[in-house]
Amino acid sequence: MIPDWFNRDTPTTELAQNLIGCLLVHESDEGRCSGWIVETEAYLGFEDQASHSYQRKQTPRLSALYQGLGVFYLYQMRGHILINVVSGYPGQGTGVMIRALEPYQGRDLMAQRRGKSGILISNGPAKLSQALGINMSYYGQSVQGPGLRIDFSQRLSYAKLGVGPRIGIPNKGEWTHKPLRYYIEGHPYLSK
DNA sequence: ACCAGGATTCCCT
DNA sequence: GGGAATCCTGGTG
Repeated sequence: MIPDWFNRDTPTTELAQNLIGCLLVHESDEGRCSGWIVETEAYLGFEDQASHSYQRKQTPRLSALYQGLGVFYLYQMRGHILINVVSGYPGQGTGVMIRALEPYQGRDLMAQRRGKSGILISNGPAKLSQALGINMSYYGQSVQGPGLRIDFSQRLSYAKLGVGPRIGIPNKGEWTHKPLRYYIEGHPYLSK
């Protein structure tokens, strides 16, 4: 089931907050892995200097970011994969980056893929991709797809939502400091 | 064809 | 806290 708040009119900032506590699931031939989303960042499109769609930039690599709400925009950086959920209307270029997970199902497999244990399994955007076993085949695919998907039917409850500046984007003027990062206050699996 | 530049991670001091 | 690893994309000549 898709919750009411998961629609194209929901502001990206609001979507980023609502995704906290949802479950990200990957079904593969190795088994099912999943984790609770505990940290996200909003990227606001044309005006946002840190967004890949800043100033309406369009390249083949960005196509999924312009597809509108409900698909994954995967981005490769230095051999790592970063996961985003596209928001808004087609052509808008906005999305939410998933920065950290608390492992839920398939913890052993996730630890094995990472070669690490504890918080090092998924306390970072590329770490969680590796832990889940994500590859670029999910680029532009629906978040309700059979492989990689968001499960809205269960939710991690938490006491307090934290807000702060996004990570890893220096020299972007006011956009470096805007409070567009959301997280579960005090959660052990937060990135950085 | 070449080169600079990352929405990162890891390891070292 | 700092720097190297590493690799793909896109802009430029």
